[in-house]
Amino acid sequence: MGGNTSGVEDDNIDWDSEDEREIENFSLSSCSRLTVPGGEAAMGSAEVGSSAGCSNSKLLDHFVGMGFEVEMVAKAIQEHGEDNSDIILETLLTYSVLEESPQEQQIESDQFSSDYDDSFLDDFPDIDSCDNEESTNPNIRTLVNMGYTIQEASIAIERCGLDSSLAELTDFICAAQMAKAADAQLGEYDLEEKPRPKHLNGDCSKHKKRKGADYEMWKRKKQAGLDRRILTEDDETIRLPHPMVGFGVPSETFQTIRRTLPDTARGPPYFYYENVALAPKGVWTTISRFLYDVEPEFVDSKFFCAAARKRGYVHNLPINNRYPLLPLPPQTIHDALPMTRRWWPSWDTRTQLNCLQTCIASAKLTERIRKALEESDGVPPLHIQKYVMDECRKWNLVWVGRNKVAPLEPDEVEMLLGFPRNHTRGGGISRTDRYKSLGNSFQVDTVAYHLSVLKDMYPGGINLLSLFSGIGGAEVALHRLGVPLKNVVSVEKSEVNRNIVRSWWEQTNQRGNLIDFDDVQQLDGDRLEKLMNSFGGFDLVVGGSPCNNLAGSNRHHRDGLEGKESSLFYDYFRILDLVKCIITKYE
DNA sequence: CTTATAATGATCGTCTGC
DNA sequence: GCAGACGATCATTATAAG
Repeated sequence: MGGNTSGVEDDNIDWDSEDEREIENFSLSSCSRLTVPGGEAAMGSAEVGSSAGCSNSKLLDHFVGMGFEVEMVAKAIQEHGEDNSDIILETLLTYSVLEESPQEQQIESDQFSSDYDDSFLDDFPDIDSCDNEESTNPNIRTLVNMGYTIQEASIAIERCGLDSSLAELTDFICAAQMAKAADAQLGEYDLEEKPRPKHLNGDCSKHKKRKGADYEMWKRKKQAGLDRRILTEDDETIRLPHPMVGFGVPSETFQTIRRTLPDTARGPPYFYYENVALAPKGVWTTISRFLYDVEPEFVDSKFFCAAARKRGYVHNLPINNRYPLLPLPPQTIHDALPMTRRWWPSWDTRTQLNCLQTCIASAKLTERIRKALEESDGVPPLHIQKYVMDECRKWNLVWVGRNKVAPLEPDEVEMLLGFPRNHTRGGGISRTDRYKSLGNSFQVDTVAYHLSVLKDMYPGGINLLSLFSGIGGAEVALHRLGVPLKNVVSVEKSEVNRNIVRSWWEQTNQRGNLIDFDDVQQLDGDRLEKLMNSFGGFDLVVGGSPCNNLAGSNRHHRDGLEGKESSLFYDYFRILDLVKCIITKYE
């Protein structure tokens, strides 16, 4: 199945190559792009075949895409040769500063060049110095090759001790980065007032300028040419697309979108992160910034099934030639729940359900609704209709009899979310917990659509690291796609959920190994390294971290990404980054 | 029968985007 | 101005365990 996208169609894709260039440029600013002394930045070899072409023109495009004049770029390339892009960039920056009027220069040095300054130039001299001063400690070079700055590496070694393991060092740096990002969230320029970890105090002005510099650049680049941009002009809030179809849904196969990932984001390993789309302001900005500046894909599962589910996905998977699971699930309430058709009143115009949540309406409520409806013969008065409809929408009630509405059964929720029937049934789980586990889960068809590109890439199967596995939405999706699961490391706090996944694993006669843990915070570098050594690393890292501090339904602790549970996102990042580091180390 | 644990029901604002 | 959101708390009631 899968889109009719042949190679031929691929050719007519891209009139706005702006897109690609912009994001591509952006990737340059990422620290992990630091080239190894040998030369080329590590490129994901498995990444979608991006436009092959003369490297020279590519380089030219690359810098032009950044916003430099063509002539200027050509001149710089001529002067320094195409091999040294760092020097070319430096030259271009010098040119552009020289060209500006003093006034503009002032402004620009804050908003523009300083970003480049910090993200590009500051780091590179340090790398050089690495050779001279620090080469006594092999870890420092490894860290730098992993993409950390020399400052981060040397501070980490200083703090953790010369004989500390690589895992300890990367953990330390991750923690420092988190602290930094937390500060960044508090405001761009209030650093002087906020205490910050001592090790980041080295050069305040530098950090000040540097904060979010990469992201700023991305935003600017996107503003310049991206029609589909998701950042607004005046703030850093990510805007949700309308309709919420992400980079495409099965019903919309006519358009092919291309994207180029930042170098640091490229797989392997592939990663796939999920959370609620309608999070408080700034949350997705932060998530995206941590996850290697990959633009989130916002998708409403109403394009995949009969219920809405607005979610953001940050992933580095190819986005062309996706295909949906077959058979396509029913798209309307009537098709999904045919028994309701008979009782559905004409004045209930819903064709799809709202988001399936973790709680259901009480029996008392449906009883009140029944009574309200029985007061009138035939079509109820408008105010009753409105009352009933409001409650039906709020609680996702469906018609199961004359004047009788009811919440969905757990079996029905399972079906709507794309799980096999009885997936969460039995094994000692209560009805309430089924709703809870299901409400917190992926919509399988949606996720499978995104993961479908892996099928051809890994005919022999994959090793999966599944964080916050829940009831195994990712595992089910991959299985239904026919992607063999070789080794699955699943981390899930809830025991009933782990039992559900284990039980599914056995019932589906999986031939691989399922290893489960209960706490992401205990999954450290050492454990990961041992696991990865035993079967050769992970191909995919999936996770949807807790949303309860982000979700609108939460009246009590909607504390944002720093909330008690939702801050576990940082563990997703930490672990993903460790996996990337360990893979790099053994390559 | 007593106690522990689980399920149920009612109530609780806010922010975002249109 | 309105609809909508992978929710939490607390009191009450039901069921299980001892």
